Amino acid sequence: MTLTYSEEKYLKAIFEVSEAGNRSVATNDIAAATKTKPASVTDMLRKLSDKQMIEYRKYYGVSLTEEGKKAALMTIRKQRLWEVFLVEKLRFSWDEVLEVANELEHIQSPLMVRRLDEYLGFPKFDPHGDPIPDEFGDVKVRPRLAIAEMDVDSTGQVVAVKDNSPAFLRYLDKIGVYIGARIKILEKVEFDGSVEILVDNKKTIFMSKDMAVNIMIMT
Amino acid sequence: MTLTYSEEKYLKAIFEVSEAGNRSVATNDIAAATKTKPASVTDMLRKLSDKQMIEYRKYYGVSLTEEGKKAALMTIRKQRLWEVFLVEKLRFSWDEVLEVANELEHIQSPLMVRRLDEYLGFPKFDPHGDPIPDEFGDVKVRPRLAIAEMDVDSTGQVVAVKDNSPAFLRYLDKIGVYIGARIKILEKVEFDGSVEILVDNKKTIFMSKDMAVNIMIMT
DNA sequence: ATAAGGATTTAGATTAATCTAAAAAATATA
DNA sequence: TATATTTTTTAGATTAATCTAAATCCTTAT
Repeated sequence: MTLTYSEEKYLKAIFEVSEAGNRSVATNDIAAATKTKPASVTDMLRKLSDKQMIEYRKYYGVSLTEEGKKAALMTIRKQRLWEVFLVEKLRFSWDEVLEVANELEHIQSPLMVRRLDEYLGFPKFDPHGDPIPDEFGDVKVRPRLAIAEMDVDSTGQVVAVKDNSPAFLRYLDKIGVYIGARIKILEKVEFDGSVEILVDNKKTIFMSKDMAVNIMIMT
Repeated sequence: MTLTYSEEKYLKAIFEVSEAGNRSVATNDIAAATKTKPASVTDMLRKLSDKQMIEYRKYYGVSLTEEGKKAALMTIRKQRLWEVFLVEKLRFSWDEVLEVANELEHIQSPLMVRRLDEYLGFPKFDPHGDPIPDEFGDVKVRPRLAIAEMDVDSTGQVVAVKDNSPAFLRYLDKIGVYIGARIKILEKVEFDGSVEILVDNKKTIFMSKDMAVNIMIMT
């Protein structure tokens, strides 16, 4: 089954929205994720349904079929491999990769993807800590917790961020938080959910709840 | 001026056709180069003319403006840099790169192109021996001659091939001709233009005129 | 239980890139 | 040079992806 550039974008968006919340995904959420209008989404849903990529009941949202999920995972695999390439080989910073990777992910060449994976040393995680599906669509899961969910005095290592917006990533750079940093929770403020943490045993930083829910830790 | 994927393809095609022959390029030749129909070409010519990328007089063919030529050279630059990447880093053979490079060349990111160039060590020629324009569109020219144009007993080094079709490239691989090979003309057959050559001072091969006009030598 | 409000779909257009078939222009040939 | 052939353009459609505005369906709060 061959998919257009747009169909790939929608399948990936549906997968990502369904990862975040429930299995059944709303039209409005897909529209937000793809930066299109709900009416455009409905059109595309019919097409994807015809191609057996999604389970679609009018007015009741969609879920991916096995085939649709596989396709979404392959697009995500390509996106994340290219992100690793851009950061490790072309010295992009982690806030610069998303836009370009979102174009590169649609290049069609199974041989290129396999060779790229091999060339990069079969990485398991992208620069934001998200897992890279293997060629069968299998992903390595790491049990992880947002900083906001951790107890005082508990420790761990930053393994991922939930928000990949350049603004957020640049701020993390600035305060010295990166994938792999070791952190310890020093204090949690009940009132507003903000936290104080120790980074790499040397730097104390204070962050709002908004930040603390977007930084993922493996303990 | 921002160009669509298709506009880039047409500009590149016009450039390549004009390189091969005259400055004024025919609608039919563009159609052949882009694998579209002449009617589609005419439509696109109007668009490119509106964008000041070409000089277009109905029924009299087209030529690129300075801006159009610059755009074509930038696309060619990207194509050839990606070809180097695919061959040198991902171990593609020279007959496998064209298709993928023709997709990659449309990725928009000046930063990526600059970094890719740097990462590859600022290569001046692609795997087929064709020059890679620099960021200003300047190309390094090498004086070169087709094997068919060389005299008996003259020697030189293979620097490029004119035909990039997989069939041709695979055949060259098979008979041991590659970019950089040293050759000597042993004999030229008047009747049909075929030649006998010595490759790397050790292997004698015979080739038809069709081959001999497509292999370029620097003496 | 129903009316209001929000979400979703449908209807009807638009834009870009392509096509086929027919018309028009340029070129080649007898 | 007049006609035949080839090339190019125009006219009119088609397909994919999108949009706005209007209609329809679902949910929720009174």
